[in-house]
Amino acid sequence: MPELPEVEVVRRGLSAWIPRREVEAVEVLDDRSLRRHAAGRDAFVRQLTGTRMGEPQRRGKYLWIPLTRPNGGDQDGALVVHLGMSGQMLVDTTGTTDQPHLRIRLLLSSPPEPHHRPDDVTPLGELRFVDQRIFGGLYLDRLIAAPDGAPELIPSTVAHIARDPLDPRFSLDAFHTRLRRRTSELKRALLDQSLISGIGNIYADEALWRARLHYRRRTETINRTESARLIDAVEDVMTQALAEGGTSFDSLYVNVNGASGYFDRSLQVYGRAGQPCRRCAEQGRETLIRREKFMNRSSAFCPVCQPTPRALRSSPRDSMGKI
DNA sequence: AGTGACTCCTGCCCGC
DNA sequence: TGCGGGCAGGAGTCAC
Repeated sequence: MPELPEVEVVRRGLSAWIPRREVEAVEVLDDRSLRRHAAGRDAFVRQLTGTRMGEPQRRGKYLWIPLTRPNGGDQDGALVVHLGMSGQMLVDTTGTTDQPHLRIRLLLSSPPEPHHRPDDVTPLGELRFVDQRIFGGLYLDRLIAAPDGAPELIPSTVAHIARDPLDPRFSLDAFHTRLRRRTSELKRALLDQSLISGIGNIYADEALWRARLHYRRRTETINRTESARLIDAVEDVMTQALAEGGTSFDSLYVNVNGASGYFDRSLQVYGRAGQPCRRCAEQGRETLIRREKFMNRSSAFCPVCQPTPRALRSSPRDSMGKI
């Protein structure tokens, strides 16, 4: 599932190809992928057609492409993309057969002379939104000033999303202060995109394992050292995933399959219930990764490396088998 | 404010 | 083999 690293791979792929191209035509094959565009399909097509695309931006799992009108300045707007569970943005320049779950197709012009890249020999191309489960979607939004006073512009519907750990303006101090003010559980907080963004179920579990913190620790008990350890772990796991995800696309074809490669090799807890904890094994202990139900999804963790908070020890959660 | 329930959706995997 | 149920999950909304 696309979390921050996978979305960043997509952003980089788009950045190499779409800036300065114009949207010549829009074809919507499935209206459900426009669920979040309140004005409806016809308005989406009308408003998007004829715009020129800028440099793709990202915050957390949200991606957007700033748009301008070449013939006269409209207000600042953007095409916002959320990949949801299974969304892909694919660049096609060779007339590839439509993918089974192709939902929206944008026909793009070549970038204008004289500034197009010398290696960019493809005059026309398509940008395709493919999405099996239709949890993702596209919509148009206006750009507003970032709420924290930074100079950047951000879609109005993304303004409530917190800065992500790879954002240069991300602040550990601010995160720690806000985390401590909460009265909740740690993983719940990590998944709250208005506190810290870009983290989903998989990287939450991976980062908690790396930081040796139990997912149900009370947020108000997390000390400064633990916060720093946690953020370091989040940054490390995302940076590593990003590096490995970078192998799944080339300069023209943006293959958004963040799952390939990384998932098999580098995950330590997610999908490993019942298998040995590798950190424990290094120290000569045999501990099995556990999986429990939490927030209507699953949580995987090492019961030894990530000690259960004292208050919870007498009432273990539902185990989800495999152990 | 925090939390649970519900919704959106498809495909896969399981048991019968 | 075929069918039905359960599961997976990001995020918005609503009720308590």
